[in-house]
Amino acid sequence: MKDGPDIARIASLVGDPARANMLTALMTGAALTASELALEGGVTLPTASSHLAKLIEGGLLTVAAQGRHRYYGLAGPQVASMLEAIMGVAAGVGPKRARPGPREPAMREARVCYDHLAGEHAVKMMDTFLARDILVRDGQEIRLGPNSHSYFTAVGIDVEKLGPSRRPVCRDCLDWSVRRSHLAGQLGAAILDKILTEKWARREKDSRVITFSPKGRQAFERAFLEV
Amino acid sequence: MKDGPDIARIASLVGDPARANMLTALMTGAALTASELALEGGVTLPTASSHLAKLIEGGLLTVAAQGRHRYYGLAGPQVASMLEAIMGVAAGVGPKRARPGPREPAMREARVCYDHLAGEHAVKMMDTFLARDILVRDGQEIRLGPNSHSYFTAVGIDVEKLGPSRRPVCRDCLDWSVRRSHLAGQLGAAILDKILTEKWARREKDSRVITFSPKGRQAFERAFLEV
DNA sequence: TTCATGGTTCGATCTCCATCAAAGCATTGC
DNA sequence: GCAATGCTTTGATGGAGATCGAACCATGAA
Repeated sequence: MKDGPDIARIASLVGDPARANMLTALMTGAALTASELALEGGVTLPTASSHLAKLIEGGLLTVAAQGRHRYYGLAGPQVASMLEAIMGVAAGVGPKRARPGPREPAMREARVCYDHLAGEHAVKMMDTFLARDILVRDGQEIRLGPNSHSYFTAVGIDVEKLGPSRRPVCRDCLDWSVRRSHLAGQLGAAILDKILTEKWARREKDSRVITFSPKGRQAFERAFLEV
Repeated sequence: MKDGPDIARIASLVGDPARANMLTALMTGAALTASELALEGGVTLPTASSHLAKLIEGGLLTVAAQGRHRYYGLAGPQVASMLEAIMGVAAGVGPKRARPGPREPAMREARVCYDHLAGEHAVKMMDTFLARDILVRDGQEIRLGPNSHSYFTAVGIDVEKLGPSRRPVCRDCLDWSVRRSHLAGQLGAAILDKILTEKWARREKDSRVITFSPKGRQAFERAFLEV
């Protein structure tokens, strides 16, 4: 016994519900403040602070102080990969789908992932963007592609306006339900924003579920999937 | 909050030292009895029994009764992948290599990962396959590449024979020691099988370590690294 | 049948840690 | 300077669960 690395130490960090929820929230790649994470974890600020300290001590999180805010983010892609692997097992062999959750199918179709769209629609959209050179993969990163400017102005999103900010314009985010990448970052947020302001879809109360109206779905598909 | 799969449930199962040690022991791919696992976990039989019941309930383990023995094994390759991913994080950010462990260097070089080869050799092999278009990366997935058929028949592995099964032929698995991908899936298992049946290497008893003989190493390199 | 072995269940104990209220720092803005 | 905001620390409380001895059940052997 006691051979490889100390996996119990890491796993037990993820094994607390509050911490797990915080980590899940950070899977977007965006860094969040302690207050936001407290909300995600469903605990008070002091409790969240204690959890965050442990996660940093354990090497799962990094923190960047900025004025009186402190932004917490995943320590790296490896941590995200691990979380994705755990989600895979949890979703697959999990509690026998004891309660599939009333909103489970709707969640798989479309949901909010912090501030951008996730689920089947989001993954399809990402595929389209990559196929049309609107976005291009550059190693680990996603960048605006040659066709991005003309396309996004046509759709009515001003890409120039997004910066400047430390938050990347594009970023990919691993979708737990579809198990492939979807678009996060400022651009992902802008697209979700457009979907909501155009009233193509609305957010279900107290949930991450996004519900499209019939007309809204058509408009969405025309704008983002058929290009 | 409380959106995706219940990762806290799974992670907390792995998060107990006794259970973590048991799971690590099962990474050899062999099924073990409750008594053996109690020893691995460093706990008494009743305690181990309780842990094992939880791991089964959680879907991480399966059990096969055989006479008055009960053999416990990992529930599947997905569980093994998850454990490797956790090991990756633990090895990277871990507690400063408390005790590197006597077999640590050998483990890094070559070891069993459930049913396929892991460690430096395995990562190099994966690199070779990708460089030679024997395998190709397709987004998140790994597929057989244009040169796969001719190559594997030359080496003496019948790729056609692997299917049909729900288990993917190729799959990548994050190597905790090298921190890069190696090959899992049916093909990965077939390759390990060949290495062992050809007696290029043998498994150390009660360990994940794989030891190559001098001749075996040459044969392995000729077959899988030099192509 | 009777004994031995492998495993589980029960019950009691005890330690660890998640939790929150209140107080303490630190940074920004006025 | 002073107040307000964001976050951490302290301290006290409570509960979950890991642990083991002893009793119990099942299978196989004599």
